[in-house]
Amino acid sequence: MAVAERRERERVARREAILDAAEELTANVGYEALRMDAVADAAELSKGTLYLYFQNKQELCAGVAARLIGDFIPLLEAHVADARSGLDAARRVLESYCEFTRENPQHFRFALTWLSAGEKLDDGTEAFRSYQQRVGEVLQHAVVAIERGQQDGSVRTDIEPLPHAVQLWSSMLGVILIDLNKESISQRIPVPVDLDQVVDLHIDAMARALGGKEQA
Amino acid sequence: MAVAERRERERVARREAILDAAEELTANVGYEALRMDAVADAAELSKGTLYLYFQNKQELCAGVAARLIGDFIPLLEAHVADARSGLDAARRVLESYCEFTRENPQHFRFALTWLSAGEKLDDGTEAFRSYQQRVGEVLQHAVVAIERGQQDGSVRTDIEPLPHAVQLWSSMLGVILIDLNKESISQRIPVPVDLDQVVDLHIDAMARALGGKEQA
DNA sequence: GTCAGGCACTGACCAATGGTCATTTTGGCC
DNA sequence: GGCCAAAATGACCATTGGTCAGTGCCTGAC
Repeated sequence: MAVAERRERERVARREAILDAAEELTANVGYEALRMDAVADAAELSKGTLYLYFQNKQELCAGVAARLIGDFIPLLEAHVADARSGLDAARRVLESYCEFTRENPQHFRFALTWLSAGEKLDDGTEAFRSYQQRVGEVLQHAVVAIERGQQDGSVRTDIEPLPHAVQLWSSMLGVILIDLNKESISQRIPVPVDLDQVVDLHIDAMARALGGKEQA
Repeated sequence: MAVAERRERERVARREAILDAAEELTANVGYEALRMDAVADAAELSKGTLYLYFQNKQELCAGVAARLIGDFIPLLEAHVADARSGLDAARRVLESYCEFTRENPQHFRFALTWLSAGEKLDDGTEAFRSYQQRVGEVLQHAVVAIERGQQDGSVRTDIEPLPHAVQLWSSMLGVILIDLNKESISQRIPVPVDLDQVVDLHIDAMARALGGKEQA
């Protein structure tokens, strides 16, 4: 029986090693340009072996993304812990998520794909379930922040926390999308905008919209 | 010389015919799943011919997107024309864009790809320049709405119109992304949210944040 | 009328790449 | 040493975006 347990440990370790290789490659080239052959080379395995640990490329990417966002959650919690009010906590959730995506831009790309994928996605695999659950946790922090703000008076009391948490998170996605690609977008759009300030403007706007009392 | 002119007309017409075929296919399956062979079949041409009219698949998609957003601009202008105030005009810009993406969800997917593409994109082709210019026009309508609101008192005067127009537009992107995929997302996220109201909540929040005077 | 030149078009072909599976290797157990 | 199951392999396949040498029709000159 001890053999079975060791085998299971080795299996988990190998899976992690594959994810290590994929994560490093992904950080450089992104999920789209990630090549399964390259992952196999980097992990010193044959390509066929990858498919013993992951159903397909999507699930491998989901595994990478799930680990990344899993590492983010403690950071988010630490950053929220110092909040002076519920409204401040909500700000910190948004700021933390933005900082996380700046450090892991490829992860954000994966999130966009995941959100847009519609029915075409192999849900149900372990990696995807893990990813989904962690996204839910992040969202929950926004809900808690709003509820706290309604209790301490920093957030309007005539709104429902959960739908507004989703609104906060959704709108932040769009703003982050612009922020991550601001160099190329500012070249493309025939309008001279400083895209550096968009995130800050948005967080301020959200705070103003949520705020229980008037505030400059 | 008359021959050269007729040839040019025929060339434009054929290009439009290719775009017609691609647009119809795209509406069904999206840009990702669009197959160049299928476009060629639908246009009753060989695949090689497509590449005489478009540099690559990306540019063909950009051509479809540029036509779609070109058709949208008059609708946007009509909808904004009835606005009672600058703030109302800003709302209408957001509402119109949302309605447009609901009718042309695949176009929105293209926009996301375009925004995320970074350097990997063959800019400079005619289709892309046309697309970019029209996106700029839509953005300009948001700028004008904010300026009008600052003059009629419906929008705060301590903000810069252009950066805030970008903030409005960016955040709307994220909200629309969720709205377009709400069915699959609500199944995936381990939280029971009614995603139907997110767009309305967001537009209200934006109006509140922009508003010159306090309003419920 | 006819013939050369050129233009639009063709479709067989190529390269890249995600995924498969028959076969080989490994390692534990008797 | 022999046997078996699990793990791993890598040659192979199917799909698909893109290419290019070749075909044929139209035109304008003579």
